[in-house]
Amino acid sequence: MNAQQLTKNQGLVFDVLSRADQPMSAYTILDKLRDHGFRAPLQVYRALEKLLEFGMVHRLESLNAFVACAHPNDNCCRHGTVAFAICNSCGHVEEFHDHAVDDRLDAFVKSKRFKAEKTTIEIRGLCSACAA
Amino acid sequence: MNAQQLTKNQGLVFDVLSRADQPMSAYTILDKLRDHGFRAPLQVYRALEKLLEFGMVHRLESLNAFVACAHPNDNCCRHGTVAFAICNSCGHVEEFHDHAVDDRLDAFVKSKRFKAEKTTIEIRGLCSACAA
DNA sequence: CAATTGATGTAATAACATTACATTTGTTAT
DNA sequence: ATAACAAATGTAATGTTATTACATCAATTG
Ligand SMILES: [Zn+2]
Ligand SMILES: [Zn+2]
Ligand SMILES: [Zn+2]
Ligand SMILES: [Zn+2]
Repeated sequence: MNAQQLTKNQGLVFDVLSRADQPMSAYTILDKLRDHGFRAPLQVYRALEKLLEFGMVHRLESLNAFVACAHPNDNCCRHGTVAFAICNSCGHVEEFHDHAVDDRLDAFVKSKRFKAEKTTIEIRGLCSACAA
Repeated sequence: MNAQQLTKNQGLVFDVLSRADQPMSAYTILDKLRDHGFRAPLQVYRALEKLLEFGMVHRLESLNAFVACAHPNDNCCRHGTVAFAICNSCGHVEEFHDHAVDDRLDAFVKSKRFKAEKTTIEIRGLCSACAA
């Protein structure tokens, strides 16, 4: 699932997200790609759908926005669950994962016989630069 | 912040959410309250804003929907951070909190000098009944 | 009572996402 | 090579979620 085998639209969307220093909404991405022939939201949403599937992009639920994965080659645990610290001021996103957190959440859902499919962890606040 | 001192609109919105067995979108709440004089989304959003502030209602970011708090009288740690297990099939929501998870996330953000304001934890999947 | 504050009513608009349908491109089987 | 199929794309329309702007009303306070 490397960049080689992305389609044209997928590649364009991924490039835009990769270069961005903050999360982008689908419509912001659309605007960035008008010059490359994008005309409709669906072109963005379809590309994003695939990129999410490939694990190359993450959706930030609390922002309705998207970021390129910060750990594309992390082979310790290919994206079991990922967490984000998101700065409300500058938009900077720190992506991380923590097995202890995963294990605790796992233990809880198992105790409830709940079958987890996807877990969202998003910490909103101020990054070190903005909090200073 | 008990139900006594809610305004009329806040009380109506809270009642609807309390009786619901699943999360509700703002527009679904609006429809439920048309008979009580609600006409516009803003009436719902304004009431929700206060109820969220009071800690009587939670917003589910991954659903753009709202639920009444399941632990209104939990005095162990008045809602430091709360987590949700959400069934994708029946919509049932299990609200819980776990200090170990909170501590781990806390440790991470402290190590980054990040100042956390609000943390979202949502586990989507299938409840025991629906997974069977 | 005047002044302030909080809540409400209403309309319009913005922001985010999906459905439907037609067309094109790429792959596989014969 | 070509027929059949699957995947990707183009376009328009529509659906869903949330906010801005402005006027009015009610409660509180000095
Ligand atoms: Zn990632
Ligand atoms: Zn920042
Ligand atoms: Zn709660
Ligand atoms: Zn269920």
